[in-house]
Amino acid sequence: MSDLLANLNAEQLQAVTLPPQHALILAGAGSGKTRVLTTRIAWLVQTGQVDPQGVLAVTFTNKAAKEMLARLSTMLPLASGRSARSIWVGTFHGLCNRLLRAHHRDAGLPRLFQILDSADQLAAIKRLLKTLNIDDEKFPPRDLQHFINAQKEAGLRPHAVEAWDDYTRRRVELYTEYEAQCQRESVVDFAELLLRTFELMERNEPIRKHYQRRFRHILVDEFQDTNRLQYRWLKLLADNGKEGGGCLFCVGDDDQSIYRFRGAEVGNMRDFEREFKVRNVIRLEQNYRSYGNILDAANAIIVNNSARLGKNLWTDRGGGEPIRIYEAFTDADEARWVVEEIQTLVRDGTSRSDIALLYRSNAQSRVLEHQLFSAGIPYRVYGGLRFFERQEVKHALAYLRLIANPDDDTAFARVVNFPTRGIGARSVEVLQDAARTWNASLYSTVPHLSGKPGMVLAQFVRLVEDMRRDTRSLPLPELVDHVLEVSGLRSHYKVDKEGQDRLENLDELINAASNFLAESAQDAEALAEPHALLADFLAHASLEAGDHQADAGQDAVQLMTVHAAKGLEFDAVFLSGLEEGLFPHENSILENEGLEEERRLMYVAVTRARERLYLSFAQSRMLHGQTRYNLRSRFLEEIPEGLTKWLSVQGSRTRVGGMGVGGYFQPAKGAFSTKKKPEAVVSRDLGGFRIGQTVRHARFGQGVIVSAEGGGADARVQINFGPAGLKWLLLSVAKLEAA
DNA sequence: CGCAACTGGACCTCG
DNA sequence: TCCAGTTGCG
Repeated sequence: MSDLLANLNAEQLQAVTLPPQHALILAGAGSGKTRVLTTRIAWLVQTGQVDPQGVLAVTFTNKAAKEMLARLSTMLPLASGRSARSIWVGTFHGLCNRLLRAHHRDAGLPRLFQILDSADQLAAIKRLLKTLNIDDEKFPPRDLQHFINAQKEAGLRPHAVEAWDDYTRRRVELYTEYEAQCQRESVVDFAELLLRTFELMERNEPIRKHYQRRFRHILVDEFQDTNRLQYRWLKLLADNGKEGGGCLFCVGDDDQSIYRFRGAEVGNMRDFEREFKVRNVIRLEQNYRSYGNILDAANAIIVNNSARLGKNLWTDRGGGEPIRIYEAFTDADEARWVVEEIQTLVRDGTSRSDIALLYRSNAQSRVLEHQLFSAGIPYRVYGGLRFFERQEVKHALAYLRLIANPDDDTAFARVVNFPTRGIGARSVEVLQDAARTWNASLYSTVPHLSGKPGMVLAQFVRLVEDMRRDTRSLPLPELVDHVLEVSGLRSHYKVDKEGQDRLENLDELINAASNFLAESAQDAEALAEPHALLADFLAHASLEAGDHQADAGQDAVQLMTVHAAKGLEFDAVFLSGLEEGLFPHENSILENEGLEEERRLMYVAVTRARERLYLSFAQSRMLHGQTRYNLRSRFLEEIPEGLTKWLSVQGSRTRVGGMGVGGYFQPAKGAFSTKKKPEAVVSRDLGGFRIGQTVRHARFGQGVIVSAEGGGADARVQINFGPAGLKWLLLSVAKLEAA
């Protein structure tokens, strides 16, 4: 045990060994948060303060849960396998799934209920609007989806939503209809998993008491990312902090709260402190990850946010390398520079997997990928389409879902005519109308149909029935294999000329099933019901969506969004696209809340770097198929000058004034190709100004000329003033000066 | 009904 | 730029 506590610093030690009381650990980036969390659990168990079954650990990502479990197994030796495994570790969604499966009857669900991921949910909503004959222009499915999820995350069922206007009232009605549809189809969306579990515990006293008594210690990772409902869920489990209830040990960093857009409430940290009368608030501020310059930059950025709980990271590692900043002409130039720097790093001994390329949004990866590819540098992209989200995999899963639960209309509609089997839109429409009148699922309505639709649809139903019958006694991987064959998916993709990858993915699905079979405990219950394991597998597919698919194994440069990088660290980090409108994102600039979240995101990005940090931006960039001219990000201005080193031709210029794009620059050591003229520089007679030029306006401040029209006295230019917006100005009126 | 060609809006982040 | 949804033809 002395081993366990060795090498902890004073604050970490204090946090790990706190008495059984509620505690809030404010853990800065790189301060050993995960270590504290796992050591705390191991210490509690090893000192006999709690049985392994009495511990509940909640994380946000499957990755974090897995890592925690792995660490625990090594920390709890001997009976370890057993004791570490009897600790409940999982994500909110995963744990809720587990609870709902165990108590499905009390929760009003069939045992084999299915889980909708957000794409499925959207499809379900579109289908709902169609059957109700609702104009989806007036009620955009996406908006409705957000509305419904927001209500659920606030813990509100339709009757509890306050609607003051007709529009909202109508949306609430649709929320009601959506719920009815889900219930009819035995499907549950992500938010529903949480809400259902919460309501189950709130209403069912025996179940609530059982878990309240059981979980003596509830530990929460990334607490700043909890939403309202998740907080209430935790509160319920910990019996509202009453005497005799379990202890809540929450670890979080308000400065790293970057999920407001999906309902996270940083305010939960303050509420927790107040409502649970938390006396143990411990700050972990010593950073073991980054050099001083990087930390100073991070601190200087985040200090611009208001309403922080307050924290200042420090290190004893020394300043290290300056932060390098590069200004490129175009996004392609930017990418070329990144690749060159990577080549230098690799030559000097940094391994590729210790290098990360971060960006604000996935769309930015393409340019980078292109340059990496041409340079022959192995890379791995995280994000974008994940394995279980791929079209062909979803199709296969839809067949599997119909086997487990024929009432799943989303799955039914997805594959009823895929591969095509002569069931057209007309037949499906007839079926949907009939299902509506019978108030039954599509599948169960089929026998009631007559005529041609009845015939072809009955054939499809027979296909699914056969699949169910023939797979009843098959092990999971064989089951999947069988379905791929009989459904015709395999032969469909065999013919398809671009189907090779898709075929491989389908085979990969069989592998995934094998792995799942191997990992899942062989409990008798699962084997008793033939398709129970299948349902578990499908839940796994929805909840985990698979690691972001990438070539495994190879030593490759890592590409991902800043969001995806949270919790990770790298020797060298490149953060590209530091431009107003991109980062901070244009949709977030308008309100302060949004901007502060962007700043936290920036903070997260910067603190990923251990040794070297490279920041870059481009004067022009292709976005949505057109060239855009952006100002450099305000976050760059927030980094103290002494920490940075400006590269590129503009390196010698004064920092704030900028010098605009005046003609062509000689590329520095062949840093850019001159083959293509940067569009920004195409000259035009605009009274001395050029498109792409940075100018200053008395009222709106600094901006970039984006486009122009007219000429002579009528010449107008469109200028992006960043925070002040996009404006058309008459050259003869506006007093512009070159900035 | 199936397929190909076309058009318009969207991509910000995610479990 | 890309994708989804629509249109129009065989």
